[in-house]
Amino acid sequence: MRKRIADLAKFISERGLKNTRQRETVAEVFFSTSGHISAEELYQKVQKVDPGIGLTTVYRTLKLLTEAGLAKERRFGGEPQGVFEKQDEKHHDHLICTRCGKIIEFNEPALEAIQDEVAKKFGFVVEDHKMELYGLCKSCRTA
Amino acid sequence: MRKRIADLAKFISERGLKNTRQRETVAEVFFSTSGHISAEELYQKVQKVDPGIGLTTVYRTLKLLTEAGLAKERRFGGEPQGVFEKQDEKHHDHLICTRCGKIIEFNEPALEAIQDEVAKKFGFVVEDHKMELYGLCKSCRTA
DNA sequence: TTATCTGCAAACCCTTTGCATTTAA
DNA sequence: TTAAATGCAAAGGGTTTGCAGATAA
Repeated sequence: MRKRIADLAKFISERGLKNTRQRETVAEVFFSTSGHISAEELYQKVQKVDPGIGLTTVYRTLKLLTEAGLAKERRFGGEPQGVFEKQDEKHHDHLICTRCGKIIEFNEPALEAIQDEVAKKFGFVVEDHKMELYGLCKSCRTA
Repeated sequence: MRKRIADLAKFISERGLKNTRQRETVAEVFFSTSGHISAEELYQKVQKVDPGIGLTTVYRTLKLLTEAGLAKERRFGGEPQGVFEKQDEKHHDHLICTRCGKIIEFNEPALEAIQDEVAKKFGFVVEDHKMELYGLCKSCRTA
């Protein structure tokens, strides 16, 4: 978290941008959440810290964070609304409950091996991958 | 294709819906295409067969096909636009070129095995999965 | 006959943009 | 001082909905 704020500050100064109060607040709130968050949800949280900050600024800051490699946008299922997650060193994938919407992150090294194999077959060089498993989570199954 | 049209007809009559000329045209054009197609693209193709059909009807028919289990909506990357693909018996995943946008479908049985393993770990029962590999395709790498 | 479908236009949702003002550097 | 950032409102893109007329059953 401390490191991420520093990374952002670096990114900002390197580009001749400005380190504003709003930017910092949005970034701090974003980094302090775990999992996935939509722009609207982040906006709600940010409002509690500083009610003057606009939704537009939240969008713009998320875009900035994405460009800085500190956030990543995702879209699950057919949802029109994008969600953002912190971009961390270790790659992970997602288990998504189709009933309650719960999302669990997991990491499975065996997947990395398979992806390289498949890619080779088609002459691709893989930069990234995404795997999503859809199903019923424990509590939804027993409920 | 013939079978899909029949499946749709069955779905329609079972629900007391009507088998209209527009519905049939949209479905036929959709089933005759391969890979992924957006509502707008499908609309363009449908126009050539019957210029009177509206975009709205294309959307509604795609929704109907999805409900009937004959189509599936997807969103690649952070794209706001959804695309539809035929829902076929054999599952497949996607290789997506980040430069030219080309999408290759592939099938890798080893993935099915891994997903079950992961799901078990978290008490999930998997119904479906989605794997997307992002990278550079052959021609984009050499270009 | 009558409930469903259609096409149009308008509404909708999420996101981005234009602009006048404010602010960091 | 001045280029960048802000917040608002308005525009944008993709999709859905309300409605009056058309149509399958």
